[in-house]
Amino acid sequence: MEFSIGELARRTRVKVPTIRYYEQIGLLPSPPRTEGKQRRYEASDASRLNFIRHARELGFEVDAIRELLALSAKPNQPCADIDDIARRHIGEIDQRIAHLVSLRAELQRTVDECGRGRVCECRVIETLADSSHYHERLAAV
Amino acid sequence: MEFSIGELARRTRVKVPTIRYYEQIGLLPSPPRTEGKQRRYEASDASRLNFIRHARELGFEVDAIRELLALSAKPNQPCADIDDIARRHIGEIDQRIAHLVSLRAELQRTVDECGRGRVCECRVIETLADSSHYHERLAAV
DNA sequence: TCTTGAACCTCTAGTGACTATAGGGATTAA
DNA sequence: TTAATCCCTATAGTCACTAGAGGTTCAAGA
Repeated sequence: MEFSIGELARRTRVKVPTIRYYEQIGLLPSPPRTEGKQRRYEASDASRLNFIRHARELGFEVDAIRELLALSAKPNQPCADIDDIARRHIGEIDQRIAHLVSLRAELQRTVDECGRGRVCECRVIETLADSSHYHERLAAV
Repeated sequence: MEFSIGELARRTRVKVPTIRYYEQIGLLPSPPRTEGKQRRYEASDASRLNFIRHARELGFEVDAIRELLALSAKPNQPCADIDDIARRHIGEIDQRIAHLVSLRAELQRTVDECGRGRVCECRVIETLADSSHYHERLAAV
């Protein structure tokens, strides 16, 4: 019935140190221990951790996951809050995509214009050195 | 002619602590100081920092910028190396975009299916709880 | 029952690229 | 001269882990 941290790691594809880290930051509850102080988990822990893993894979930050977990624990509440978190997240992803697309275009243009000559005429260097170019900070990209 | 770190920050839109950090990691040279130990910069420092800022905005990592700076200091070398760095970087950007686009699609599908009912039947929560979903780790997104 | 070796434990420190804070000293304009 | 603003160093914090040291426990085979 109960299983070790290594078995939990195998079942969820989350690394052992990461599981301990999640416990430390309160994303996973502290499980019971054996007499030798080793953690023992049960099926519900694997479900919760799968939820966390999947949310991380979708790019949710730990704080957002905390919110989602808290909300999912109240099954009779309206789910509008959950929807909002997800929508907000989609908005963030859209911004990152837009930023990356424009960066890519500029790099491509730059590489295209570089005739594989010498550095003194290389467009990559020129483009980078030109302070008139402006992009938002890379914060979340 | 010479100016303070605050003035350099204004000219380059790079924050003061970031400038000091760049000096610490060797991306910017240590400038001369006043008798009171305050840093004094000149125009060429602003150019170099603009180069760095722009490269960061384009998503280059600090190590790649170090390479670019080293290459640009040898103006008679062929620029094939620089071109390679930029091309490698475009490949990485393409991967990030592709990943984000697929994440977005899954989130959007999920949100669309959520009828704004109750948490117990929310598709967002169900999707996250479903361990059968698989994505690559988010490492570089 | 004993032994072996894999798996487990805690604790600390490191990653990248900054950002924030504390507790001071320097410079500049009125 | 005084006040406001800027600057200094040093340390610690951010995020979400990852790595390592040094020691303990567990499960399986002999």
